[in-house]
Amino acid sequence: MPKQTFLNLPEEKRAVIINAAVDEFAEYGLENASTNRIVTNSGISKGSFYQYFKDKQDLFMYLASMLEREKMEFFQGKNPPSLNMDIFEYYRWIVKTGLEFNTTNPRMAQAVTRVILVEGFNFGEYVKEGREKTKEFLRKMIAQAVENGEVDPSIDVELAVMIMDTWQNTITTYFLTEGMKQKDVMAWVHSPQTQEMIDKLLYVMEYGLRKTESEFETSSI
Amino acid sequence: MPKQTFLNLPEEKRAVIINAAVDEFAEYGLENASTNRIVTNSGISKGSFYQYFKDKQDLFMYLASMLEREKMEFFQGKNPPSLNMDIFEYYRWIVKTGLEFNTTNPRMAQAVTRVILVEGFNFGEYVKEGREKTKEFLRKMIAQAVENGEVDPSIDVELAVMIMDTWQNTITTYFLTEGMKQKDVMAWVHSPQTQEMIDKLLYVMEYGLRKTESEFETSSI
DNA sequence: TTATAATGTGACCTTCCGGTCATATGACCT
DNA sequence: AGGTCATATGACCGGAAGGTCACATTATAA
Repeated sequence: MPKQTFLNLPEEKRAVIINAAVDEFAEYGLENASTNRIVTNSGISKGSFYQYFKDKQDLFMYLASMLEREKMEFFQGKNPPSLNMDIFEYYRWIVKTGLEFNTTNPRMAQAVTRVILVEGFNFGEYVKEGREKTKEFLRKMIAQAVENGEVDPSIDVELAVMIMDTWQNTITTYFLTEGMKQKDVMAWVHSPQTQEMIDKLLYVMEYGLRKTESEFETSSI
Repeated sequence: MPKQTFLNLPEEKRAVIINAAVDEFAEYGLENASTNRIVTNSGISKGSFYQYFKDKQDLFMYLASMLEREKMEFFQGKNPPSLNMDIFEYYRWIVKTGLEFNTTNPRMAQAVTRVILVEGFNFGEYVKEGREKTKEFLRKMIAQAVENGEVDPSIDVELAVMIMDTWQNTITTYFLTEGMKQKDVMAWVHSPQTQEMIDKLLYVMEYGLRKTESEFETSSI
């Protein structure tokens, strides 16, 4: 986390630094990001940078925590959508709301997501914890769904977690790379075509998961 | 592609270089791979390296082409499994045979796959062509399946391609990372538990894709 | 005004990178 | 033997990286 010196800075100056960092991480990831370029592009000196942050990973962690906090606030502002949703409606709502959040600050979401999902294996406990938290959340959600009879009890919970996690990541990265090419990301994400595509993807997943394993054994076309 | 000087080398020496390169790429990817480390670990001098290859990308392309050739030979040696398979049986066979091939040289498969799937966006036409070829193959396979009545005609072909492609990549990377932790990769991949897991994953996909879109609209639990 | 503390600065350090090249080595031919 | 030519070598180059530090500047307090 950044040192006090950074937090004492006027907001405007902080924003300039953050923007430069976001651009750098979005373009080069964490490992290949250059502190030299960040200081040049934000108009501060090298020495100042190291008075604000321990190193570039420290800066990245700060970005990630900012995004996480904003995301939580965003989700809290959207709650609750409906009380009697089944697991798949709920999951679809999470995925879509997550996408919507990403459009509010796509560059930053792109930077953080890129590092976590693509370079993720290398960077310590923070990332692992976050991914494990997501999976734990899915696990509980699925267990609840089994209890409610929305999903066949014979389903392999870990498998369902893997599937949901994979699609969440696939959709997120797809929209972050594809969305950046659009003139108006927000409009593009909210367009009927885009929404329909997400629906279709998740429907395919949903129908696969609803099916019982016993049906797998006996069915044939 | 490597220069003649490399091809003139005794096989043993070539193997040492290839092994060092595979280790390097598997560990660091292409962008962060170090030619210095490669030459040190293979016991040749820097100058020799540049007499064998144009640069490290040249070396990587050689590895990739080796793997591609071996893979094609492997698949040809396994054909044909059955004549009257439907699309999903066929796809499952492809995925499983691909995994089996990867266990024959996991380190190399890991190195190449890592670069192509993870760093892939940056590296030129070769990678893009390969991925496009895979998708084109899936596209034709799905079109054929629609014609045969194995998949609902109202399905979105591009969507089905994306789904199949995603799962192929997910399964491949999962098994390359998870498999490397095992004592005996081959045994692990062939174990009933592992095979069952792949089956379940692909069954979920299969049942999602079989379902017609019209059924999506009307059904509810 | 002067003393003290906090912040800003960029030249400089080491390390590693990809890549070059003059030179050394040795196999093969006449 | 001498001569030729492919191959092998590692010191060396320019550049960029992350990181440090003595010093300059500015803000605060007395």
